Amino acid sequence: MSIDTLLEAARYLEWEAQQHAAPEEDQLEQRELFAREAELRRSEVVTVSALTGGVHPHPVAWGNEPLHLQTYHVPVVAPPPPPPSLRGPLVPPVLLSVLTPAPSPLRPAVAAAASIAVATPMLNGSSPSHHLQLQQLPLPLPLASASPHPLLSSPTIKLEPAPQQNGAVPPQLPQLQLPYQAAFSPPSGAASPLMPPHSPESRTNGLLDDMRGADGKRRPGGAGTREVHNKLEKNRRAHLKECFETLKKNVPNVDEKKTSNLSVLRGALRYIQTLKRKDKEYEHEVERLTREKMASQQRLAQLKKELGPSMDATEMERVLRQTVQPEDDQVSTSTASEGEEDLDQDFEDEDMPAPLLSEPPPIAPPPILQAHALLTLQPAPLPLSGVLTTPPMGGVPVQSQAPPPQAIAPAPQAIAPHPPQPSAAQAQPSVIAHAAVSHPSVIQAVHHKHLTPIAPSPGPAPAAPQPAAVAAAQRVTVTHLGPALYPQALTVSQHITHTFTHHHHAHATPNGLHVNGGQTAVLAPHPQLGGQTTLLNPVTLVKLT
DNA sequence: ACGGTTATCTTACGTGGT
DNA sequence: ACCACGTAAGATAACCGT
Repeated sequence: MSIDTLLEAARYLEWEAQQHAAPEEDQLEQRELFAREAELRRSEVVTVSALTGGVHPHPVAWGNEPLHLQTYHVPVVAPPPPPPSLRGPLVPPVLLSVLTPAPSPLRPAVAAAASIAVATPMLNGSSPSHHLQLQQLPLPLPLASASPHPLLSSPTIKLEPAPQQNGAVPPQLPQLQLPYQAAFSPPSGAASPLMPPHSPESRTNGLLDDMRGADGKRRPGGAGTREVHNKLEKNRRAHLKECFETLKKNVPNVDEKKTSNLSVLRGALRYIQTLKRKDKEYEHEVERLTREKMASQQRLAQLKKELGPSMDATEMERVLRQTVQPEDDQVSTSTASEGEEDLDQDFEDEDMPAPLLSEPPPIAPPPILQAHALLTLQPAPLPLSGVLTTPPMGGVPVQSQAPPPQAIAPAPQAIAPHPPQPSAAQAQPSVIAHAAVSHPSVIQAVHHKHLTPIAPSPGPAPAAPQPAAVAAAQRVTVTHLGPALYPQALTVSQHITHTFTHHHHAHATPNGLHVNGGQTAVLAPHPQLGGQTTLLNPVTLVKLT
């Protein structure tokens, strides 16, 4: 059994796992094809298939659970790009060979032969991406000195202490070199640069020593040849064992002591599948966020086009102050956060297309003239009692209040109906517009303001401002995340600031949309990215407290 | 529950063929 | 150098009698 066979076995397991979702006819057909192709390798493949044909004596449970990448030390952030020839998915090099494109089970030998050429240079330390691989998987690697059989480990495994790059790496982490002659050694006779020529346990040298008698001459007869052959075979098996050990250490949630080689292969297979699934999820998320950003930019452009010529900064400020909270706020609030919740569960099917969860419903913008007339006819906005400041017209960056991080995500109780304060009774309901609805909502919100008072919940509009809305409008906190993350300074009052909050989704983090000279800010918190908050553009959060 | 027996699995080895 | 086959040994699970 060689590494090719191991890879083939893993590929077969992966292929067979994929057939569970395929129609049964296709399964039968492909099984026959595979059986014909693997006829010559029947003994090994049949062993694997018999053990995986629905019977899993040692099921690896972690593969069915949602993968937490931080647990597996798989970096979410893209590492420095490897050389183009070695660029590929973020998987261990040992597993990279299995993930080569078109893993057709019908050509296992070819695929394995091609894959080992990719995988092995990354292991023997000759590739520039070697350090990258160790950083991606800071798992302990076997020490040659720990092997109880020097003959088995030393000739083929050379371990060198890795240079310390950061304090997080354990000092005992070695750099692994696998100068296995079978895979990437120079022709026989030429000393491999990775194998010290003086090594007494070099496969060839040690064997030559055994082949010679006390006088240094080779023993006659076939006994010496047989011994050499046995020793070579022994070394080969030792190398195979080391390969399994390395694979085992690079596959998470595999018991390092009580795991057979078959279990390691299956665990690696599940690991590969999980990484593939996560990769697809992230791709879909990137696409979704890209679409969201483009839609926001389009709305922004339309808004500027419609409002720009007819409204100066002062009128813009009125819009900011007079916008009323739209009734459809609850609908548009559930954009990104709901989708992310679903993503964690719906992507069990790898081929499932990315749901367009965040695509806001198309809202036909009302005639701008009507909206503008309403705005201009409604002067005398009441000042907000909160922190939302109105800087001078000279474009001075807003003086933002920097709340603690938890204040960025408004809790549902933060907007719960408060007892109306005395000042709130006099204050007109202020503008709370959702970012996702953008410009049309602003217009609609303004329209609502003059037709019906604020109605934070669906239903008939009351005749007077509801306490919740009044209270919510009293305190507005502007959280400006721009300067810390982006070089551009942002202004709020000169343009339109959409303020929003979540009413129903306590887990959701608000999206902010800030218009500033064509800049669009989208705050897209994404729990699948390790709790990171994705900032596509400068962000200004306006939070109700 | 405990100990003995048997079955099964896993690994390592030697050997011969390609 | 790789592979397949047969074999042996150790470990573990399953079974059974006490």
